[in-house]
Parts: sequence; structure tokens; C-alpha cells
Amino acid sequence: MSFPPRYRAKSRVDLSGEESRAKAVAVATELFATAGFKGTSVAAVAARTGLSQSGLLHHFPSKAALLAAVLEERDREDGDFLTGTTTPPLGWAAFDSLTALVARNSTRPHLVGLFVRLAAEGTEPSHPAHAWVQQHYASMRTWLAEAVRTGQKSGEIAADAPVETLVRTTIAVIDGLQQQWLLQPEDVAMAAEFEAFTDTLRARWSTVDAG
Amino acid sequence: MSFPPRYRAKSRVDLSGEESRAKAVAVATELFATAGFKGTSVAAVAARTGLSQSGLLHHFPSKAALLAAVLEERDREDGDFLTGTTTPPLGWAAFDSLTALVARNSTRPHLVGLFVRLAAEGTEPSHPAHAWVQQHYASMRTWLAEAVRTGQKSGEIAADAPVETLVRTTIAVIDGLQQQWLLQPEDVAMAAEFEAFTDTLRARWSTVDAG
DNA sequence: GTCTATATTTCGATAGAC
DNA sequence: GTCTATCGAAATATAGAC
Repeated sequence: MSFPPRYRAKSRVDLSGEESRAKAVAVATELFATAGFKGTSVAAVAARTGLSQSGLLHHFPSKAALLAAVLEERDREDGDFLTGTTTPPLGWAAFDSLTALVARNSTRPHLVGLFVRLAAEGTEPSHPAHAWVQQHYASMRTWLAEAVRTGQKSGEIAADAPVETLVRTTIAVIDGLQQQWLLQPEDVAMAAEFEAFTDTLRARWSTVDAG
Repeated sequence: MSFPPRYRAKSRVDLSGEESRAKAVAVATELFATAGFKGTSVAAVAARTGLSQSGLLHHFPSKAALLAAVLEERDREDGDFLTGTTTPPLGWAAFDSLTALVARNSTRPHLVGLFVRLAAEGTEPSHPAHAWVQQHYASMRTWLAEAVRTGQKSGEIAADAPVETLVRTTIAVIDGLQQQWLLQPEDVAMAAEFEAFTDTLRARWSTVDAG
């Protein structure tokens, strides 16, 4: 009788190259989300991943590359929301989609923390997340502005509604609520607060031609 | 003929103890505002102040103490706004005061940058600015909520207006606009955007007993 | 009050063995 | 693919001369 031999302790058959990388990205997301990019060390990510610092840097040649991977993953996770949809939401329905997004964010503190901290750090042009932050806001504005204009053409949103202001303010409310929610998750109902805001917008800018 | 003697190069008569300290606080404010607390080194503050690192640490025993001094100074500069006033603004007038505050902030990128970055870093309980951030939001909420309730009692704000939601959303708009403004100062008219938001609030929650 | 010098960590990144 | 070892730079903070 023989045991299935472990040919050389060396050959751990886990093929875990991919796994290690994925775990590192998850860990980095969590740490960047709480301590920010500058406040997180590569060593800390490596330790929690279960790798040495060099082991981690094998997958990501630099800290900035690690950040890039984190951002890419984040975009992939909820990127379907804005860009992936073949049919962009129209008119007021776009605000319902945003409410759904906010509700979903309420269950993912890591993603919210990541965004709030990187957005704050990333206003500086020299920050490695700067381009990403700019792109995020630009695409958000474009998407929402188009939805509003579509609503105007279809007649459900008043033609004289100030589109750019609606867009900027709506985005501001989302960001500002996230900030307050991070400070007091128990006391701030992001989705409900945001929905109340959209109700105010509808009350003000809906077309009145009822029955 | 003789030159006015410089008695010992040692005796610079500047008495600049106070001056150095004040300049250090100003420099630290500027650096914290752009790179955040974690992203700013004591050495960098010292260098721009015109002191050695040790010279700076003579005035502030630690980096956290320097931050405390910065926050104290910031509170002093615009602290009159919320707490210093003997007569707190009432009803909708409170929102006019906020518009004025936002307009004033539009001329002080340093203070806005400082706040946005510290607010983001400071959601973490372990961050040296955490208590300050909490206090800031708490006093803001208290001040605005009281103003709104006063407006309800006086009859200019609808009695069924959701006070807490109005307060949280208004603060969120201010914070969110600051974030966008830091990213694109030229493209974002914070005060105008905020005023448009307050107009929407008034349109929705003002008492209608005209004439 | 400010300096030079230094102690002590920690950082991001590289070299090379296995 | 992961490790140990190490580098050079930068961080916070302290000691002590002037």
C-alpha cells in the first residue's frame, strides 16, 4: 500500500498565480478604501495577502500598477452600470437607476470608501488616480446629461430645466451622502436621502401636462 | 568712514518666534490642502517655512500637533460663521448664509482643499482629524436643522418638510460641489450651483400663503 | 529659537536563490 | 511564483550645541 506521493514539496499544484493576484487586488482595495493610496504601504498589502513584499511586486511592478489593477477591477464590477448598458436609461428613469446604484453602494462600504478617498486624493494632477477620477466624473456627467436631454425631448422633463446644474448637483448629492455615510453608516440612509432628493427634482422640473 | 556694524551675525533681532509659528501653520495648511495629511511630510513644511525640520518641531512637538494647530486656525478663520454669530440666521435666510459661505470658499481653494482631503481621510476613527471632522458635521447639522425648524415655526417653511433630509442633502451638495470644483475650478461655479439648489428647495418647501 | 547630527522606522523597489 | 536579503530614500522624532 502506498500513499499518493507528493512529488517534491516544491510542486504545490495550486496554480495560484492567478489566485494570489486576485487576492492582492481585493486586499489592496480594502486597504486603499480605509487608509487611502498614500496611507497604504505595499508591505501591508503583501502581508494581508499572504505574500512577501517581493512576492506581491512580482504581480504588480509598482504600487501605482497595483492601484491601476484595483481601479480596473472596480470599473469592471459596476462598469456595466453606465457604459455596459446597450440602452441608456432615459429621462427620470435615469434617476431611478442612480437610486438603485446608491442602494447597492450602501451594501459595499469598501467601494464607497475607495471612491471617496481616491476622489479626494486624486484632484491633484500628480496623483496616480487623477486621470481615473477625471474620467469617472466626465462619464458620469455625460451619461446623466444625455439622459436628462432625452427626457426633455420626450417631454417628461421641462424644456427649460438647467441640465448642467441638475447633473452637477445630482452628482454632488451622491458624493456628499457617501462622505456622511462613511462617517456614520448607521445614521445615514443614503438611498432614501437620495430618492427624496430626486423627488424634489421631479416636483420642480417635471412637465405638468397631466390628464 | 564706517559701516553700521552688524553686532554678531547671531543676533537677528526679528523676535520671530511667533512669526515662524504662524508661517508654519500657513504652509502646513497649504500642503495639507493639496497632498493631504498623510501625503505631507514635516520636512516639506519645514523647508517651505524656512526652518529646519527640528526648528519646526520646536513649535509643534509632533506632526499631529501641527495638524491640530492648522485646524484650530481654520476654525478661527471662519468659525464666526456658525458659532460666533449671536443671532443665528433663521428659516430660508440660513440658506442665503450658506450661499455666501460657498461664494467665499470659491475664493479660498486652500481651505476647500484642506477640508475635502481631511474629511476623506478623517472618516477613519484612527485618523488624527477624525474628531474634528465629526465635530464639523455635527455642528453643521445642528445649526442648519435649528434654522429650518425655526423657519417652520415662523411659517415660511412648510411644517411637513423633512428637516433631517433637507439638512443632510444640503450639506451633501456643498461637499459634493467642492469635490467637483477642486477637480475643475474653471468649470464649476459653486455658489451659483448651490443657489440653484436652494431655489429648488424653496420652490418645493416654501409655504404658499402669498398675497 | 534654531540649528546640525543622528536614531529609528518604514517606505518603494531590486537582485538573485529556489 | 515566491522567497530572503538588501538597497537607497524618506519618514517621524530626539539629543545637544549655539
